[in-house]
Amino acid sequence: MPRPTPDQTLQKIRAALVAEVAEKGIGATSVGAVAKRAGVATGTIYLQFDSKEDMLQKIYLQIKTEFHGLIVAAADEPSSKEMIRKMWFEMFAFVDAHPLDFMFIEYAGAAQVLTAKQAKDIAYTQTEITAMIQRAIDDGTVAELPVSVVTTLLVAPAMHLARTKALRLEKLSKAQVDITFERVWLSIAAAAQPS
Amino acid sequence: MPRPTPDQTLQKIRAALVAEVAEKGIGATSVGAVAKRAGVATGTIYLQFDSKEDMLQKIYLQIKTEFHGLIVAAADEPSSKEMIRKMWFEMFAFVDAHPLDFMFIEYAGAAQVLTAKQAKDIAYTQTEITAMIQRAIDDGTVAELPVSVVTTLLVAPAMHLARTKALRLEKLSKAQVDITFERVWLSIAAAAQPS
DNA sequence: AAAACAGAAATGAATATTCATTTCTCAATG
DNA sequence: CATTGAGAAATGAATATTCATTTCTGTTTT
Repeated sequence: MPRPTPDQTLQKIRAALVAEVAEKGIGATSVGAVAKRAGVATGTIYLQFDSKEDMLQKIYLQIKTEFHGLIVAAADEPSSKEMIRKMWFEMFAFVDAHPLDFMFIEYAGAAQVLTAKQAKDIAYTQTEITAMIQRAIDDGTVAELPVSVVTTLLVAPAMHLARTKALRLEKLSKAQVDITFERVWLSIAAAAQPS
Repeated sequence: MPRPTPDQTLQKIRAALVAEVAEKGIGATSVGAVAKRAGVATGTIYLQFDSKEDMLQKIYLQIKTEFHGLIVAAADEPSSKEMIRKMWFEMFAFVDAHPLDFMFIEYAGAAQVLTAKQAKDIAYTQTEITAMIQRAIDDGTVAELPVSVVTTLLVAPAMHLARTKALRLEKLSKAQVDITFERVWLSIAAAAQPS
């Protein structure tokens, strides 16, 4: 059996970290357990990362970026309503495909793993999403509300649903997600034009 | 200066724990730091609690119960719409008055400090809120949607706003909260009866 | 006197980190 | 083709830290 490439080793560590955190939470995750789960020696982790903290930060940034990338991919959709719908459903596609990754970024976000500087560096993600919403307001698809209000109305229920889905707290049918989106849409849609 | 009563000591410890966790997160909170912040000796904490875990659990349950108590106080409101509006605004009143307490229950909730049994014991809080929403659906004030959908539409934006408020991420005016509630209401309200 | 507390030090277990050593890969050499 | 020797990767036991918890003593309060 050939020795895995360094990249493969990195992927094994990432998968192990994510699984460990999703299962036990950030606090109960030890470097030793991650190493064992990844099938590598503890020392190997320190070839890839400076410290446990560094490992958490780098992998968090990675996954967060991937997640964000999928969502803003909706930006090229010409119809604003379709764009927003797409943002929503891309998010659920991510949770479906990578529930552990989603749990990981939830936990890591709450545990404040990033430094202040790192947090600043990814603030652009928020900016990009804000711009997408602003576009929908400007073209009259979405009501004339402060962007932050629209963001709250749109993002919060989506994240809430994604969380229950990732935790499998309850069954979450496609129909339920659909109906929730339609209802969210009511809260942000511009009033129908009087004919 | 008279010696503080045991209860006062307990309150100092609680305040220190909450502040420490709100500031640094659960993971970075040490018993020593809590004691120092409370102005008590480390050993004193162990007169009040069995362990660090016990301390986190008891104080979490305390605050969570207080928080919940305020919200369900709205249940005696005869008008269903007023009841739901009151739930919302009681929550913000709590966050205004005790932002650190709010952050604490957020972090502690995410870090799963409770045992499975304890988690079961406070599940009634969710049940009570569900019942209030169900009432509003039954009397035709809120649309005929699954309760879980209404809960998502109602609770998620409120918690999202409360979080930004507690973190002072951005200014959050009364007007902004008001408008958000009105918009949320659009998403859950029953369609106007044709006259 | 009994109980609560401060203050400070000691213990011990958990676990993050280091590093001397081994294993592997592969290209250069004979 | 077989050998060899860097250099990269990986190992895992040893070490260093961190902290929760305990245990003292002396003091204050009721």
